[in-house]
Amino acid sequence: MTRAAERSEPPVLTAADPEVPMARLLAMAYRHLVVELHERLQARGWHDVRPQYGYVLLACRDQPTTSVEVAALLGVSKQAAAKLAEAMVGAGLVRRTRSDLDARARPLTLTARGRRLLAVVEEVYAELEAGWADAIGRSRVKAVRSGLTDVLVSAYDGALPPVRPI
Amino acid sequence: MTRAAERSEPPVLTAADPEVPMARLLAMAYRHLVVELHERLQARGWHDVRPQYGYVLLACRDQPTTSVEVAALLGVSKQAAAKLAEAMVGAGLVRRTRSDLDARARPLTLTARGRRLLAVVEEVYAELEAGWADAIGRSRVKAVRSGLTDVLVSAYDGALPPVRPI
DNA sequence: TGCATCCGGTCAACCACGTTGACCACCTGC
DNA sequence: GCAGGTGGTCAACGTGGTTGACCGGATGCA
Repeated sequence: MTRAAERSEPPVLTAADPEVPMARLLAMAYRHLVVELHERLQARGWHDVRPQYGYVLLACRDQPTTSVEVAALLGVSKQAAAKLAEAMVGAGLVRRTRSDLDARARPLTLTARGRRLLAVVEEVYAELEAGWADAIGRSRVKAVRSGLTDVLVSAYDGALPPVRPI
Repeated sequence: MTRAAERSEPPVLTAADPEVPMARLLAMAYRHLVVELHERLQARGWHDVRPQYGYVLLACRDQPTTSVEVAALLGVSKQAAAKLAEAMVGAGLVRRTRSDLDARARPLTLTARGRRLLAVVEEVYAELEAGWADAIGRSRVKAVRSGLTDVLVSAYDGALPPVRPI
């Protein structure tokens, strides 16, 4: 037993305690999801997957995506986005292509390996959200989702803000 | 108009769209709150306030808190926590004291300036949560809070997990 | 009581990941 | 056709974290 525990009871989370700031709940829940996701990816043999890969894979799924677009998505400088892209190219997840609309651009597209990882991520993701539904019920998960969505819609007028936490 | 916009419609967030991963919603909402909080602190003359200060101030409010406890709270090494504590001491927000229970420990307590900052943070925080209530209604904010809380309670058995995002 | 062990704190070296600034090549609109 | 804007790259650097080694006080047990 630690001194801290001797001095006071360990902090306990009780339902809807207004003392816990919303930001802390969001941070804890986010970290929980991301850590769990990457542990399960590792368990399935996907090592060296960085937290932000998922967002990039998702963006590349629908259309080729440039470094500048990745930068806007994550909320980082274009140089940082280029380094991330470089790492993902090195990991064989995406490939730099050429755009027929703009000779400067080197849009990223998924490789077969990238598509496989994306599929695994989506599978694990579905597991995690199913876990949430087991814990609090499908309707309350939906309430969390819709509440957060509408707050963001109202704050950013429908556009998606950058995704990278502080 | 950018090339990206020419290639496809800009992404738009629609209520409870299951395509947007929960982790992304959490990340965006967290970032939104933290950025907004620090902009408002800056507007009130509090510069150089780092995002994690708030959690440390909150921990120190109730009882003196050691670096090791800060490390556990944030989910970082004790050395990193010590550097953070050092910065907060330098900013005049906390003071290193001595424990009468353990001569090794240098627990942190709030200074008058730290208490003032904490009060401002709580005030701004209340504003932000009021903004959420304006956007989606008090009951839906409560639903988000209680949903996240219960997910975390179920995942960590009531103990608060580390707060620092990835 | 004495000793092995544990634990809070600190120092130092290092590194991951981001930043800013300068620059080139290409696109766009007047 | 040219000015300004934009995608991409190179290089230098800074912040904030890490690991590893260590000291000295606390703790538990023979």
